[in-house]
Amino acid sequence: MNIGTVAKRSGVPAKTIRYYESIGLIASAGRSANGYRVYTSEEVETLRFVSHARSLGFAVKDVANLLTLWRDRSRASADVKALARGHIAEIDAKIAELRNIRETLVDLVQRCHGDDRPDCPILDSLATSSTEHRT
Amino acid sequence: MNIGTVAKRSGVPAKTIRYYESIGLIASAGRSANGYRVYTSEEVETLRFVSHARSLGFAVKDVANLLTLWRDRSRASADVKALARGHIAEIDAKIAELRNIRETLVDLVQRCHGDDRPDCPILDSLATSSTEHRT
DNA sequence: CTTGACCTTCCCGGCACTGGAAGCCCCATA
DNA sequence: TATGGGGCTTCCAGTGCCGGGAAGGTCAAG
Repeated sequence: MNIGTVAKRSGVPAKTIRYYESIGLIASAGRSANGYRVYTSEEVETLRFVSHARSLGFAVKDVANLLTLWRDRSRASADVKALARGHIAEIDAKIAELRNIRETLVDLVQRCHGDDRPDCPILDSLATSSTEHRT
Repeated sequence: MNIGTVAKRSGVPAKTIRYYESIGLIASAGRSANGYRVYTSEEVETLRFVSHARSLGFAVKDVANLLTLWRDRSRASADVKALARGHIAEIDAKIAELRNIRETLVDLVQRCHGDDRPDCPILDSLATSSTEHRT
């Protein structure tokens, strides 16, 4: 299998596959006589795994850990769970942050009449207040 | 005023001030005889504005637009409002995405017993399913 | 034989900074 | 007066995660 086929089957663009190889997230692919990378269906599975993990927002480093755990038949599921829990915590923090920002913005937008006049509470607020959204 | 003082008063690190100057977000500062950047309190205000806008998650390009609008005495507040509304929409999209991810993860974590045994629905799911969270 | 689709490597750009190195400048203190 | 410690300058490089595109080799079909 060449890289293009793998890209289609795994959902990971060829460029990204080469990138993952370059940073050591996946092993170096074998090469055929002409220098092309050659893949087995096992590697497609690995890339699918990576793709899924990435789409759940795991950082590439976390994906590396997940891959290790995945391949380790004697792993403890507790380790995986801890990793996932940590990730949920990060996501919660991000959501909270975004919600705060959103609230502030909605408030400002509501107070801005939004017509031809230059008077604008949004700009006023940016200029003066400390945009304190409680953390 | 030297850059260090401005950094303290505006909350923007000196490195970042120089960076903002280099990308043209703020105007080039004046220089004193020894080559140091010299600032007025007006520039501190500008940097405060920038800092607030950034902390509300506006991209640097958006901040550039906001700065222009801020300085334009004849601006229409509708323009500002539109920019802010667009930003809220982006934030909403991000929150929705994160919530979907979170839901999936919470579900997986709940189904993982998380002990010494290797059996783990989280890894299983990453390996097989398409981690479809509805968009 | 040519075309076009594939593959290779390499380097750049983008986001928004941040760290660090090398080298001035200025002031206070021993 | 020497010295030490900040602060300032520039420039380069790295972060995370790729995507674009150039220059060139390869392969199957028409």
